[in-house]
Amino acid sequence: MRIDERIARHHGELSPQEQRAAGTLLEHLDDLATYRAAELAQLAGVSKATMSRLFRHLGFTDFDEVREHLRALRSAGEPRRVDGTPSLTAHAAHEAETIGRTLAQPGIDEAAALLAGAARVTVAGWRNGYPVALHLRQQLAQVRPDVRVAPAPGQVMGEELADVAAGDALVVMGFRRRPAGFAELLAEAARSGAGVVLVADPTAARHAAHASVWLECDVQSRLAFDSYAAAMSLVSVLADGVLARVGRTGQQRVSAISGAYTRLAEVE
Amino acid sequence: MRIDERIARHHGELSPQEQRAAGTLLEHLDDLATYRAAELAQLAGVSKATMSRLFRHLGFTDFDEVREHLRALRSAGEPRRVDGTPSLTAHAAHEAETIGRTLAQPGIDEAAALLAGAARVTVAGWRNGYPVALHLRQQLAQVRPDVRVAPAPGQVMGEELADVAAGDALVVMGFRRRPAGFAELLAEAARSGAGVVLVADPTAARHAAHASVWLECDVQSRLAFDSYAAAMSLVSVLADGVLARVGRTGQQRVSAISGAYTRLAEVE
DNA sequence: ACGGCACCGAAACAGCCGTTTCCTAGCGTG
DNA sequence: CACGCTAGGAAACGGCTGTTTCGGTGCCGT
Repeated sequence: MRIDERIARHHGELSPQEQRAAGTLLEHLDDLATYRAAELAQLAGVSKATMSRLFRHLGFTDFDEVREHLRALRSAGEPRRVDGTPSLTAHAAHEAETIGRTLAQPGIDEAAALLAGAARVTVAGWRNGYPVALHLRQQLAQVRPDVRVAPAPGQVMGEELADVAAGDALVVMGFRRRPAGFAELLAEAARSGAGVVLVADPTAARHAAHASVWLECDVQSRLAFDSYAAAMSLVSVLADGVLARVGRTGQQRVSAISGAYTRLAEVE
Repeated sequence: MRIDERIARHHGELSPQEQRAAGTLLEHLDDLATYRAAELAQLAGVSKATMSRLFRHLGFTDFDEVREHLRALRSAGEPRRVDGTPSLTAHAAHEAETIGRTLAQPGIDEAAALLAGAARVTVAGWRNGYPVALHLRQQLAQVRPDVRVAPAPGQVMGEELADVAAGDALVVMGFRRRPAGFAELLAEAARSGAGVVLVADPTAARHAAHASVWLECDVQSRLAFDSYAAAMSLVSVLADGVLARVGRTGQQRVSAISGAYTRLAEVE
C-alpha cells in the first residue's frame, strides 16, 4: 500500500500533531524522498519524536523503510500488470516531458547553423543510435547535398572518418552503450577541425567537452526499454532548422526530389 | 549551471575515480536527490572521501548544497526562455499529444501478443519507415530469437517475404510515401497466413483491412518535416509488451546479451 | 634510484540523524 | 483536589553521515 493510502486509512487513529505532520507529508508527496526526517518534522512544525511515531503508526518500522518505499515507487511508477493502460499513460507523460526538455535546448540553433554551413555532413551512429543516424541522414539529404551516414554496414569507423576535414560537420549519436574507442573517435574528429555535434544522453557528459555542440537527449523511460522518441523529434527539428537556413535552395531540393519520386511512380 | 553540465565541463579535470563517480551520478540523474552521499559512493564503488572531493571539484561546497541544488531543479520544472522558441514549444506539445494518442490504442496489446507468440518475426520498412523498422528489430532481438528486418539493403521486397508462413508475424511500417505495390504486398502477406501488424499513419487507412492489427501512428508535425517520435515511442512500448509476455526467458536473454557486451568490452 | 607528485582509501572526527526515554502539561473522572 | 491517562516535546543516546587527515601506492621527471 502506498504511503498516501496508508495516511488516508489511518487518519482517524492519528493524534492531532500526527495529523498535522501527515498533512505536510501529503503536500510533498512528489519530492518526499529528498527530505530527511528531521527536515520534515521542522517543515510540519512538530518534533522529530512525533514524526518518528507517525511513521511507526503508518506501519513502517523505520524512516529508512519509508525512504526505500518512496524510491521503489519512483522507479516502478505503477504496478505493471497485463492491463497496461495506467502505466502507459505515465509513460506517455514521461515521453512528453523528455521531448519538451530536449527541444528547449539553446544548442539546437547552433547545431542547425553548423549543419547548414558545412561543406559535407557525416552522421555517425551505433546500435540503437544507428537508426536515428540513418533517419537524420535521410532528412538532411532532402535539404542539402553531401550527407552520408557512417559506419556503413560492416565498415569500421576509423576508415570512414578518415577524410572528415575542416569545414565539414560530423553528427555523432552517443547514446548509452557507446562502442569502445568512442572518446578517441571524438577527439580525432575534433582534431580534424570539423564541427562536431554530439547528440547524447546525460551519461555522455564526459564527452561533451570534445564536441562543438552537445545536444542532450535523454533515452530513459518508465519501461524496460529505452525510448528514442525524443531523439527522433530532435531530428525533425534539426532538419527543419537546417531547411530554414539554407532557404530557397533547400526548398527547391525538396520539391525536386518529391517530383522525381512521383515521376518514377516509386511511391504512392 | 545544472549538475550534469558541471560534470561535462569539469570532466577533464577529474581524476579517474572521480570520473567513475560522476558517471554514476549521471545514471541516477532523475532520482539523485533521494540518495545519501554514502549510498552514492557505494553505488559507484568509490570511497566516501572521493565522492566528497568530487562535489567540491564540481563547485559545490557541501553535499547539502548538492541536495539543495537538486531540489531546486525539481521545483523549477518548466520555466524556459520565451524568445525564439514559441513555435518549438507548440511543436513539442503537438508531439506529446500524438504520442498520447498513439499509445492509447487497444491494438498494442494484441500486437505484442502476436509478436511474442510468432515462430519468426519480420519487420519491413521503406524510406523514413526503415530506421523505425531497424530499431524495432534491434529491440525485439533482445527478447526473442528469429527477428529480421526487410528489405535488406539492395534487396527487393518480394523475395524477402517469400518464405513468410503461417505462424510467423510480419510488422509493416506503412508511413506515407509508401512504395508502389504496397497493397499487393500486404495482400500477399495476409494470404500466407502470417499475422500482420501494420504500423502506419492515417493515410494508410485503406490498407488497414488487410492487416491483423492496425496501429495508427501519426507522423505529421508542425514543421516542414514529419516526426517519427511517436513511432519510436510505440516501438519501445511494443518491445516492452513482448518482453512482458515472453517473461523470464526474455529477461534472461536481455541480461545474457548485456553480459556478453561487457565481457567483450565492446561498449562502455 | 630518488624525490616529488597526484591519487585515493582507511581511519579519525565532529556533528547530525532518527529513535527512545523521560517528564511535563492538560484533561477527564471520582 | 488527587489520580490516572494521554499527548507531545526536550533531551539522551547510539549510530551513521560527510569531511578531513593521514599514509600508502604508483607514476612520472631528474
